[in-house]
Amino acid sequence: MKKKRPSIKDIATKLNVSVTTVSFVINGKAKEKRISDELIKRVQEYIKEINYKPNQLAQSLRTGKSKIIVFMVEDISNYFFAKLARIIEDIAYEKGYKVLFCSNDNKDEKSVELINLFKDKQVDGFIIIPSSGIRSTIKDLIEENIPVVLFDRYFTDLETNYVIIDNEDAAFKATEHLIKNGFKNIAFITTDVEQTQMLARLNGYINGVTNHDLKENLLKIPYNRKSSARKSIIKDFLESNPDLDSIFFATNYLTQDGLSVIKENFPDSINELGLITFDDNTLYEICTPSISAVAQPLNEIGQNLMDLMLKLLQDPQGKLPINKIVLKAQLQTRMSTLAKKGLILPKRSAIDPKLT
Amino acid sequence: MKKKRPSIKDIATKLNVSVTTVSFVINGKAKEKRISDELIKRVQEYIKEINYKPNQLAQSLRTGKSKIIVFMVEDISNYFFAKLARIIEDIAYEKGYKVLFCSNDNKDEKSVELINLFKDKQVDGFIIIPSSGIRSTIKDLIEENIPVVLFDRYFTDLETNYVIIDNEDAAFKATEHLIKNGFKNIAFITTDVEQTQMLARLNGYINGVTNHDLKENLLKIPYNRKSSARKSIIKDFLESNPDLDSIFFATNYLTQDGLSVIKENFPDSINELGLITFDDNTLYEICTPSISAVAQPLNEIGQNLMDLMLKLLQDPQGKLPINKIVLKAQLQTRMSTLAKKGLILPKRSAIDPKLT
DNA sequence: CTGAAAGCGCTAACAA
DNA sequence: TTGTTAGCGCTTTCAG
Repeated sequence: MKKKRPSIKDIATKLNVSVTTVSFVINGKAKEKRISDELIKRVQEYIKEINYKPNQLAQSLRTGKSKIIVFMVEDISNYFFAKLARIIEDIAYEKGYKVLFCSNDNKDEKSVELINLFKDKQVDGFIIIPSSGIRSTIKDLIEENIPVVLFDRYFTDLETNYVIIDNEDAAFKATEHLIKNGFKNIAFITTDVEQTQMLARLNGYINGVTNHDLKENLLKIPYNRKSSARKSIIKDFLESNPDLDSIFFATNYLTQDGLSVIKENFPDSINELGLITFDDNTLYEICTPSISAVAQPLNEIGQNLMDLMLKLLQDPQGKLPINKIVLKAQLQTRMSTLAKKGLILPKRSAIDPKLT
Repeated sequence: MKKKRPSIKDIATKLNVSVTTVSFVINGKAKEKRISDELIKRVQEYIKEINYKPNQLAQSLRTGKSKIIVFMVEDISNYFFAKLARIIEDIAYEKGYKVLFCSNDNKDEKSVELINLFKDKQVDGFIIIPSSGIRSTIKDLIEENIPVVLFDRYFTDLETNYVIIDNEDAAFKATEHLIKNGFKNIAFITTDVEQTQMLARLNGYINGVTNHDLKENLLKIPYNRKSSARKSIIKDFLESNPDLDSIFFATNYLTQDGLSVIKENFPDSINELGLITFDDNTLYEICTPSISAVAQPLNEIGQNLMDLMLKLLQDPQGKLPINKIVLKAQLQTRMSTLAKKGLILPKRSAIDPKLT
């Protein structure tokens, strides 16, 4: 049943020409090589007829190009990365590239393994959210002249192409937004890692509160804890800080944990606490209250990432200057930052009487 | 700078053995080929030393296997697909396969194009959510003996491997759940397509209500409308059906549209309407009220999908019997299906006084 | 036990 | 203007 795919050689034999001629026609070099129009047409017609498609594997082996780029993130199922993946995918396919996605769980070992795996597969380029310990692996990539662009975060001491957002500015503005709405005792719940983007967010928050002579209320949750562990840490924190009137979550999964803790343990507070989070989600709009968020400009990030990557891909000698792109995030203000009273320790069940 | 990767030949020359020997050692066929232990060790050590990695492209060209499987869904950024993607990814990598994700937007043309693209790339297998018009393309794949497994939906008149959930049963149970909680006027908001899974869900709902002598309230939203258009259709529907006391959304994005319409136009109803949706989302838990959902068993789906795919991949002759796997979904009952009063047309703003 | 050599399908330098 | 041919790096048959 399974008829072998025709090869370039089959075509050549059939048409009584050489493979070279066929190859030239296929690759559009016929004109350049001054092959007769008549022959070109004959070959092209035959190709159409049998619906010939070159074997890309062979092509890749020969040219060293695979037309594949890899997109490595922490977790492809995370809303932010999934959305971005889709944007990247669309641009890449349009340009004839395929995208291999992979998740590194922010683990160095896994990242390194994946990168090496893909190097063996001869992928053409890497778009990577680096975990903190793979500086040297990235460096190797660059030295081997393989296109790499980082995003979300980067290594301060390594000259690389990257696309990030101005996290500090965004966090600062979010903090100011809370302050402008009357909140005076703002908690910042973040994760205890040295990633550039998290540090920048922290700085933004700190600048925001100190600028207004307010107190810092910091909760750094150890990295790589499970959701349940994170929740209990948040719960303890809230219980021992009953004077808080608002919370700024530094990343999306902490928001989910936090909201869940509030709903469960401080149900009366959900409408009284100021709440804002990094990374938007369409569902925040339909929460009650709807949740304010710092929205990263997904389309812009994706577009810049791919623009850069495509440029690098086109550049044979790797002699392109390094590009460092910093984009602005956008504040999505919703109901959760308009409330007033602050944390309410549980006593009555006021929010949703029917549901007790 | 860019030093060429060592090839098998380099190793052979260096060690003064033939490439065959090296190849055998690499592929673990040394024993079988009765190569001396001493030689094996020597080769292995050298390979370690120079950190040799075979060129997978060449390997693929030779063996015809690329160790890549493609995972084609409607939209990789959709929560359900993204989560599943992650599960598939983990299993695949563990088994030495990479996964190429792609989104077909449920369009036939795009699907066909992608499939052909990947055939040229010699991918080893396809996991596909088929759009409705690609029956013949899938058939071709099967006839060419390329491993394919469908999921989420399938073609009733085509013998294929697939993994689906029992949509009818799940929808039936969700409907009964609403009825048991006192709802008598249940709307079913779905999309106007002939996909098997959507039809099954519709049937489940219809069986559910007719079983209890209740009235059907059907809203079929034309496919491929934008969110804003869908919302206005939903709004009209609710306005002209003020006697509704509950809504069953047939798929996740309709839920988002619907909730958004309710919040905007019928804010008093959010706690009074029974609400349930197909496809769970972690954020539903923290909505107010938390949203009940029919949860597809993601892990189980992913595991079954990959089990099947790996089996097909191992089966050289394609002589494996067809596998049709039907899994049960799970009802996640939350607050949204415990409420009582039903739709309230706007008059006062009771829910969230501070937010008006 | 080991090696020579053919060939997967394609590109491109070199010949003619 | 077209054809010959040498690889890309690997696997595997067949012969020692």
